[in-house]
Amino acid sequence: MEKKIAQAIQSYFTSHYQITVPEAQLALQETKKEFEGDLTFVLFPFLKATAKKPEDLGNELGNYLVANVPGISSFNIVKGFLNLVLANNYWNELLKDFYTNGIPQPTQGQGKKVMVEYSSPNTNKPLHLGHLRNNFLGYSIAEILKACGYDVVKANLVNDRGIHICKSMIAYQKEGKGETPQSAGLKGDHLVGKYYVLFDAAYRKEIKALMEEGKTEDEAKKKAPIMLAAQDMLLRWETGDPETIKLWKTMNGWVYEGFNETYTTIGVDFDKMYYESDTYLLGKTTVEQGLKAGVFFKKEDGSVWIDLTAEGLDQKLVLRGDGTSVYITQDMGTADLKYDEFKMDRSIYVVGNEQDYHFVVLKHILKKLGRPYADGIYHLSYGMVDLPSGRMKSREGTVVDADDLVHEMITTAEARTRELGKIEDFSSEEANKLYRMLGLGALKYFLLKVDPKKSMLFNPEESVEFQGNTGPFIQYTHARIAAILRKATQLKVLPSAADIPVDYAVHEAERNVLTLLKDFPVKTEEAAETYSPALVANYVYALAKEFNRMYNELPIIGHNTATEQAYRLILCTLTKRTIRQAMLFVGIEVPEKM
RNA sequence: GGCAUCGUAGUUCAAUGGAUAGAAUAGGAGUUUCCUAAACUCUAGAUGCAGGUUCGAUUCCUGCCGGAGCCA
Repeated sequence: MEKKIAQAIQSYFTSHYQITVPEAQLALQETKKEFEGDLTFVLFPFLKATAKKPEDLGNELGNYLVANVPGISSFNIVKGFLNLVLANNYWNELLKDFYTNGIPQPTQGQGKKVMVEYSSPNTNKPLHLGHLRNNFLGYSIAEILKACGYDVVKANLVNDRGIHICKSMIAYQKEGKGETPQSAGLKGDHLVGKYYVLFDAAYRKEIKALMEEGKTEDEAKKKAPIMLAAQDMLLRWETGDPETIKLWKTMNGWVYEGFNETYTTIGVDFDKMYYESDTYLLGKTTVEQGLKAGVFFKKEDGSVWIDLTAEGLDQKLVLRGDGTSVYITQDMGTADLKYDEFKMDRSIYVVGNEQDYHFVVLKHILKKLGRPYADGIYHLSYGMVDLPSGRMKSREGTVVDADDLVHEMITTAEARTRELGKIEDFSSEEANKLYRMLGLGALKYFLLKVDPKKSMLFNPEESVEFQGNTGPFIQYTHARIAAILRKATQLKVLPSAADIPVDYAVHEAERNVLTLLKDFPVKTEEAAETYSPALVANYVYALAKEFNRMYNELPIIGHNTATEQAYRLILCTLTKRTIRQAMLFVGIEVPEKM
């Protein structure tokens, strides 16, 4: 419809004023609620070229559109805004079409492959709130892209080696006494995290002691015996020392068990796992290629650099003088590895905004190296989750643990549900499933409704809401609709499209819901293009809100005509379906009853 | 110091350069013999400061102030 109108406006300007208006300038917007109409065209930009007053131009154009575009019944002009009113038959045909054929889905991704890399944890400590934002974002964007027709590969690059892992290992060797997750009664990732903390405590104690002996802080940090032991262990790991490798495998095994449990609980998964222990040596041959091609240059000390000053950046190290890798060396290698296997058109890295600079550099390098996939790289850079006191700091014990938080959310959901006492007929299994659904729904919605690019605040003192603009509000609306449809089934009054006459006088509340349903594919497409699940989250909230308004204002079953009843039941079905779909895009399940 | 980023009701979040800046929550007042009150209705409350571009700026540009970040 919007397209038809835009085309009509375009041809009007061409034929009456000999002006060619680019399509981009012909965007119609939805009419604000306080004005009469459905679609609005802004006249201001065209006043100069036509030498008309807004009133006159609006009248001419309005009359032309009413006469030439079927489906527009009338118009009005407020200041420079031309508001178009769509006819009942337009709305009714739309409803019937949606009901028989479904609401269309975007298709821009058909035939294209995209990789979404997300999660990418370190195996030295458990996941925290920031990781949850990452995981939910990655999973959600993958779902949204799938819905647009993309072939999506979800990847996870696990940082399973390096000095941080050795720290946990050293502390375990010193103080572990053969402890296991079973003997300690701890999830594996938490057990390993415990030793990481122990390392840090011992390390700081040693630094303090050395400083009291008169060493500077820098010296003390370098000379602390426990740190030297960790560095030594890293070397032994690299040479493949059997004992070290054995311990490493054991402890990483514990961590993976713990992570998998968390992943299962929060409902995320991966198609392809990468491990840094396999990939950390990659990229060195790329450096050689780059040197030959003149993309990189070598300094006297043998270190290899790229000069990006022409791009407004600076010089960046890509290989150390002793021939060891830096992060970006590995990333170059891994990028090749991924592309060789999947040949994807686009590659999305879900990584925090602290690495913005890193990814700008990586993309520049890959472009200069002439990699065919370089343009398809996109860094989905998201903001940190901050606490009222500022950034989460493990050292200060202010890290919000992912498992703890998820558990707390589920417990809260249970308490709230029991208070309301609406599910007495549920088995305990069904009830537990619902608590998980609601607790995770609240948490995921809380994290995803915010624009990913922005940093956001989490206050541990206040629990995540279950009322208002929240996941459970939307889940509730779904359950409410399900209840209505159950009743309709019982009464055998389920409608068919044939029950709706094309001239049915659409009620305003009905039209508002239908307008939002019509927006679903548009919003999905926009969310995919801007990599923002927040658009879907805010959309589905608006839909639920609008449905509840209608529910409150208009009776659905009974107390109305058969046509009204059929019309509203169809709206119920469509709304329920759309809520479910949209919520799945943000990784949230919805209940039939709550 | 350089680079990039953010600043909107008490608080947490919205707003392709468009109309009277939307929600939620906290505050105040209401709605249940009828489809789920985790809902609905009403009320009060905000664009850091100073310029500029524009018919029109929360949005674009410049400077300042303030917060968190990356690079040395």
